[in-house]
Amino acid sequence: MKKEGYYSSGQFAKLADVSVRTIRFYDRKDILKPSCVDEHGARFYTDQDLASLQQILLLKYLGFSLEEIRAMTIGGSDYSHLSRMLKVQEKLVQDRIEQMQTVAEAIRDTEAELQRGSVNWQNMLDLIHLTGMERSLSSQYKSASNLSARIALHSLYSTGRDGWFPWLFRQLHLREGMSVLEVGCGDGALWTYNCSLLPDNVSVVLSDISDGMIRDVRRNLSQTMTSAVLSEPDKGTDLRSAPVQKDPLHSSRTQNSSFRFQVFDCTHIPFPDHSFDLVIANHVLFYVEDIPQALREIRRVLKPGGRLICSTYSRQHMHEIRDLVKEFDSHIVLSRDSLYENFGLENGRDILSQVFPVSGITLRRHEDSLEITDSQPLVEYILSCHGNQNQYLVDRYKEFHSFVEEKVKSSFHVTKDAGIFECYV
Amino acid sequence: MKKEGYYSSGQFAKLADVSVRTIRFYDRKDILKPSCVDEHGARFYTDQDLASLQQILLLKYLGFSLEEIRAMTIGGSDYSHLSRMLKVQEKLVQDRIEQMQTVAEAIRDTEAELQRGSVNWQNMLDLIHLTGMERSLSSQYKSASNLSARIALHSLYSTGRDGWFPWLFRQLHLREGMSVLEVGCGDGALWTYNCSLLPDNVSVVLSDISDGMIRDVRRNLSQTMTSAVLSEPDKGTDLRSAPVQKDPLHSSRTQNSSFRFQVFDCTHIPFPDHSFDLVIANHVLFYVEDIPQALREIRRVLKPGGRLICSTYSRQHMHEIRDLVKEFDSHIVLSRDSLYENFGLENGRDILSQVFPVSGITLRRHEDSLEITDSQPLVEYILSCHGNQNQYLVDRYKEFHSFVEEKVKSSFHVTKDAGIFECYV
DNA sequence: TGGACCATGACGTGGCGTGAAGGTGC
DNA sequence: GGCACCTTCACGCCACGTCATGGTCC
Repeated sequence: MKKEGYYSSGQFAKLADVSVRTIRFYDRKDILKPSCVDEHGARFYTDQDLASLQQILLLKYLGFSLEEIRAMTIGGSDYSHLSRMLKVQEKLVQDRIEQMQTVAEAIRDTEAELQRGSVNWQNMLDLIHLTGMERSLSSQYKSASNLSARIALHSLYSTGRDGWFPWLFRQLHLREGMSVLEVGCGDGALWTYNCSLLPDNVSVVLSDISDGMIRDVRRNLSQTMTSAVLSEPDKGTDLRSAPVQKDPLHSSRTQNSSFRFQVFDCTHIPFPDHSFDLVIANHVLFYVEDIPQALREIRRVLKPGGRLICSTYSRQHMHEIRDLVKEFDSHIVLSRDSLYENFGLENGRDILSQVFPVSGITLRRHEDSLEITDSQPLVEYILSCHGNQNQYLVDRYKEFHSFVEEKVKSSFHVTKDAGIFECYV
Repeated sequence: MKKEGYYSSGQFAKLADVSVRTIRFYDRKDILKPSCVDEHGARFYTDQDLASLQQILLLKYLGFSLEEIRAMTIGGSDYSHLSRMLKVQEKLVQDRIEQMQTVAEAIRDTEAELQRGSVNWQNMLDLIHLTGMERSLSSQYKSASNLSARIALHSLYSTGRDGWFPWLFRQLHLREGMSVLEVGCGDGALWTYNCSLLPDNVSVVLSDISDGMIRDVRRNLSQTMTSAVLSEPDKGTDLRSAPVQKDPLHSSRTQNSSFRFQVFDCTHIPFPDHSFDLVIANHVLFYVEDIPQALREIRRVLKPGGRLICSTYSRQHMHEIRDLVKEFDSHIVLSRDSLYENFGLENGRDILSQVFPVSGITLRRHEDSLEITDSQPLVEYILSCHGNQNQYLVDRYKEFHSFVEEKVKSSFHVTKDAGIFECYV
């Protein structure tokens, strides 16, 4: 029983140069289901399945277990999804290459020391530990993949005239010669989106608590800026083994402005008092455990007359999506802790006024909403949330997909309610 | 029962950050035996064992099976051995990094094509196949590791005034403006040893049938020559998937002389007639299946008045080592096929005279011998041979080691009988 | 006498490989 | 009817993890 445009399991396996057994195994383990099965149980696969298989094989190549891969690769395979997945894959491979480069360097160091006389056993131990590390890679993939799913939803269906990052950038009112600190810079999207608008002579310090993020942002910024120069080529400072103590500091220049990258926790900012004209905290304060302490540190490093610009959202923000999944299965919560309760548009002014003079605090909202017309990006957005959705949806994926499809049929409206607080010292 | 200078299995495991179970497992599988076991069966390990464990873990990190690792890591752990192993490890990691870089590039290509419109499924397939490749890595490790064991023996115990490569280089009589081809360049040792002696304006083409070797030689030469510039940075030409057809051609410059690297079989030399003043075939002709065909090709590309310089050895060469292992176990043969029978100092003139005029053929011998005073390098040399020794020695390693030790006690003499034929067209 | 180590041995697990035995289509 | 191709069922292998049970030292 041949089918047009489909591959049989054997053909499919031969194409990808894996065994038929592997293909069947992936079916049984719900890692890669055939697009279609005939009445005798024969499996049939499409080109889309080939793309999924590519993803799976690459993740396997990078050392993930099939169980991890299964959790990672829930989701469709339309063009935009494919493109995003390829981007994430590239990042993963880059990470791995960098890791192996530190291994290579460590080997060279050990060998150099060996030439100079005796064996340095501590060195040898470091080498052993380097090869044993891979732990965090999985979570990094997840967050990268999730972030890109969230960005996709917003960029595809926003009704507002400009997106969050251009809007936010305008609110900064950057001027020549300013010195700026961003805490929780993430992947540095604020700067990659707006780098052409940067005034001269601005010096920016990008910081994040995660060393992986700092690595990413260095890569991203050096790619988007043609004239970028990485001035300190990473010699000897190992980001992994010394996350905070060594304060690994690297920089990158564009025309007259400069970027520096640094790993630290914003409750302990390693800069002297009165260092910055502007501190930015974009969607990050609600993650901080001791918010007042972070605010005090920020005020400390601000020059007199300097400003903090911090963004967050309200309870209304995207509540339609929360309601949607609750309707499908009331057990699901998309976010374990409601971040807007920690620091949201509703209570932000109160929290900020503990540290900043209340008269200097202004709230500005970003006018926007989503009109979603396709189910796939919405489904992926939902799967990318940090809640408990995956455990409930993993077995009912198809059912959930058609549920969402029904909801989205005649466009699905989603409220957006985010904004910034501007706080003068 | 505590021992000075030893680690217990638990301490040892904690040092290396692996489980005790793993340590015990490696003991049972003869992958890493403890240096010492007390009367209750408790295992004790030394710093040397730590070095061995490092090696094992790195190989594991690179994806080798424990069985492969066991075969690879027979051998001691004195300083020189350690140093050589680290060098080989670095090469392995570099290879892997380069492989991952081609994967990253393939991902970028696929994504770029995706942006331009449709999905290129062929591209996707190539990507899948890239991640599935790793096969040859194991054999490469072996050959690299073996080569360095052989070099070590010669460089440690040669009695001659200068080593093979300086001697060979002098025989070349290089002059300004010459154009030279080396077939079977291996890791390019001839040039890394002598690069300071290179006259101006010499153009050298280094070739080998193995793409891996060409990769190595490019690395080695670009490292030893400070002013080296790799002029074509590998863009798009994938050495792996297109070994010969595409003739991947790369070059590297030093002062006024230039090196080019090319993968081909010396029975089909992709150059026009009369291209070179000198062709070098150092210890390589005896591997060629159709030697007359190779010689005809070499003569074809030589200019009128040009020369071939080809080296080999005689039946006497290092025969004491062959005898040594035969005495230990008569089943062992260190070399499956006696290469000097294919093309040696004895029969070389006859073979060459089929293609080159016999009056233009001169034989010159290199005066040298070995006086070996330590057992370890000799044992490693023997283990590195291409014969069947490993299957016989793997279980009797300790016994063999003390056998060799006894032989070497008051120095062990080894005849060296190698040389070159110089052949004018 | 407890607790921190050490040992062996038996069984489990993930990611398949490798038959065995049988059905379907040309 | 032969052959290629598909299916499921069941066992095997590797590189350990995970008990269970017991011994030694302090």
